[in-house]
This record gives sequence, structure tokens and C-alpha cells, in this order.
Amino acid sequence: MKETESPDATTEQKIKEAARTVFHKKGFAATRTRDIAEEAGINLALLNYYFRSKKKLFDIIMIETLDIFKHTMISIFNDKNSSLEQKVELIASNYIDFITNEPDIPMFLLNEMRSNIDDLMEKIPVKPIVMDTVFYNQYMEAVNNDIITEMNPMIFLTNLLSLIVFPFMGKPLLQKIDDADDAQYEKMMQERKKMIPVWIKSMFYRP
Amino acid sequence: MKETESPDATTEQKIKEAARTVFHKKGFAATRTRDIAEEAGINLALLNYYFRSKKKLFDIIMIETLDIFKHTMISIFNDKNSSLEQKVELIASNYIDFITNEPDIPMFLLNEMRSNIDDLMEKIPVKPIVMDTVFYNQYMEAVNNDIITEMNPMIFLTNLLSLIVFPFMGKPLLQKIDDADDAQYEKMMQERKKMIPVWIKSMFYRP
DNA sequence: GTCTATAGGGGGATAGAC
DNA sequence: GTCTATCCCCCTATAGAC
Repeated sequence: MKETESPDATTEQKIKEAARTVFHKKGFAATRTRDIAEEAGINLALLNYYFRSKKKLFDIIMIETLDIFKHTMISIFNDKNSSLEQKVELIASNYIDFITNEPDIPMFLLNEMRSNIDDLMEKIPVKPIVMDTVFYNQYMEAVNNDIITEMNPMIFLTNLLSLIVFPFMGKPLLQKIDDADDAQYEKMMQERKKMIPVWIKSMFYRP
Repeated sequence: MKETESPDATTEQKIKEAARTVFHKKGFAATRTRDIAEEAGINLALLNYYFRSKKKLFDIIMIETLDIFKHTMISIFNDKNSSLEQKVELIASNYIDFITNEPDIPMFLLNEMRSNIDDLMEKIPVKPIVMDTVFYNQYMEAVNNDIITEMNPMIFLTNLLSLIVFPFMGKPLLQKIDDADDAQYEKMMQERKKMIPVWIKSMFYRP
């Protein structure tokens, strides 16, 4: 029973919320179904009653977590009313807010992907999500107009995601180096919302 | 029994090599001592004979893995014969080579750190390793001489590490987006050795 | 739907022969 | 030191009462 619990939710919802929390934090292998039951404030047997097995419950959580990412990406990458520069601001701002609220998700996804890539990628066709987008077309146009110096959009995207995501994944290490408490660290992340677009511009835009 | 095996090594060494490989790839929770025994080509009982328990063996591997990182950092950060710009090149080049050979280590370390930060940080005092260094002094001097625009060395270091490490951790995802095979992906990493110092310069150095 | 009790199996660890 | 056989606990999953 924890702060994540919604007392008036259905049992099924409570179990899923708890599973989300625990799986995200500890990963599949380190999670015990007992942890989930306790977190949900229900009996262990109910977990199997509703979801049949640990693996089936995990798969549901994984799909839903991937879907959140997918939809966030699709909506930002396909916004027709924003310029390329504005999209970079949107991506930085939205993902930093998102990961601040769900700090375990990046490690969870990339860690579980290590073992089950092909499984997962069947369900989420990630290439068209990035390549068949307004973002991609705008990027190529900027390259053709000599506004951007890097021809390969993957390099651009890799660096953008690196600057956004890595500071969250490396937090346990970076925080110790800097002697920062959680509030200071979050403030640093908030400041990165403004700085990342500036940095990206100095890296890739012709001066 | 695998390509990592050294046939003429002592049994103890073979078990440690195998444990390294399997723990790095799957993490503590997902690793079975039987996996390690099989990888080492020895009997399961020998693992306990030499190392008493799975946890004790894991702790040894973890300490050794952290030590590799520590020594690499210390030696680069304290080189008196290299300028700050050269250090950035060295860090990018050495770490990209290192992680190319040991691609599981970043995920392994950061993932296991999530649960056991304080445990580990007692053993590796990471702050002085970065702060009491030639690198730090050179950075501060560059700030005072108005060569560098960002006053906080942590921001500089965070971005540098992000650009180096994240592409490895995000490989399962990024590789799918780009439809790249392993050879292409490694080539991309090699090119980043040259590009990262250039990018860092455009982000932080006064033009 | 929700509980208690328990079956069933996997995995860490050990006993004991060689 | 190295093996086979086995113990035993913990964890997933189910049976069955309510």
C-alpha cells in the first residue's frame, strides 16, 4: 500500500497500477508477484485471478508503457503548426517533464529491451514513427536549404535524445559527483529544457 | 562454454570471467548461478566452493567493474600533459573504444546502481575522482579566461558523457529506427570519436 | 470476487564420494 | 579440486472454501 494507490479504483486497476510501479522500478526478474500484491494492498491470489501469470501482467505493462512513448513521439513529430526548432523545444520540454514524473521508465524500457528487442519491435514499428513524419520532412528541407550542417537526421536525433535522457539514467552517478540533492537535481533538469535547444542549435545549425 | 573462455585459465579465473559476462549481460536478478557454471564450463558446485554464494561473486564482479571505470577516469582526468580540449578527445575516444569492447557495462552499472547506490558509493568515492583533478582546474581556468561559456563543470561533463554513453545504451531502439546493422552502428560510433569534441566545442566554447 | 492453504517447480547452496 | 545427488527455501500459480 503506497502513495500510488487509488483507493476507489477497481481491484484490476489497483493491481495494474502497482505492477507498473514495481516493474518500472525493479524490472521483470527482480520483481516478485508478492511485491505487486503488497503494493496494491490485495491478496496474491487475485493477481493470478485477474492476469493469469506474472509474465502476462508484465507484457500488458510493457505494451502500455511503450504506447505512451509512441503516442508522445507521434504527436510531437507530426505537429504541422510547429517549426523544426519549435519541435526540438517541444521534445525537450515534454520529455523532461514526462521523465521527471516517471523517472524509472527510460531504464526500464532500455533494460528490458536488451533481452527482448525483436519481441517488442514487432509490436511497435518504431522506424515509420520517426521517419514518416513532418519532423523528418522539415529536417530534410533544412538540410537542403543549408540551414543544418548534419545530413543524417539520426545523428541529430541521437544527440537530442542523449542530452534529454542520459542525465536521468545517470542520476545515481552524476548526483553523487555533484553532491546535489533531489531538488537541486530536478532544478538542473528544468534548466536543461531551455539549454538543450540552444545546444542543439550550436551543434547543428549553420551560424 | 563460450568464446570468452580461456581454456588454460585456473578454474577460479574461468568462473570469474563467466560471471562477468553473464552478470554484465543480464544483471544480478536475472542471472542464475547455473548460467554462470555453464558459461564457465564447470560444475555448479564449484562456484560455491570458490565464491561461497552468488551475492559474494556478484560483489567481486561489481567492484572490479567499478575499478576499471575509476582508473580510466583518474588517469585521463589527471593527465598533466594534455590540454582541456585534448582531454575531451581522449575521454571520447577511450570510452567509445572501451564500451565498444564491453557494450553491456554502462547498462549494467547504472541499472544495478539504481537499487544499491549508497552501498557502492562507499567503495568508490566518485566526487574527488572528478573534482580533485587536473581536468577540473583546467576547466575553471578556461572559465576564468572567458574561453568557456558554461561556468558549471558538471553541465559540461554531463553533456559529454551523454553524447558518449547514451548511444550505446539506446542501441536497441536507435538501431531499429535507423535500420542499421551492427557494423554500420559501430562505424557510427567510431565517427562520434571525432564529432563529439567538435560538438562540445560548439556548445561550450566562445566562438 | 476475495480469501487461505497448498501444490509444484526452480534455483541457491551443500553433503559426500572420488 | 571436482563431480553427482540432493536438500530446502522461496516464489509462482492453483484449488477450494466463503
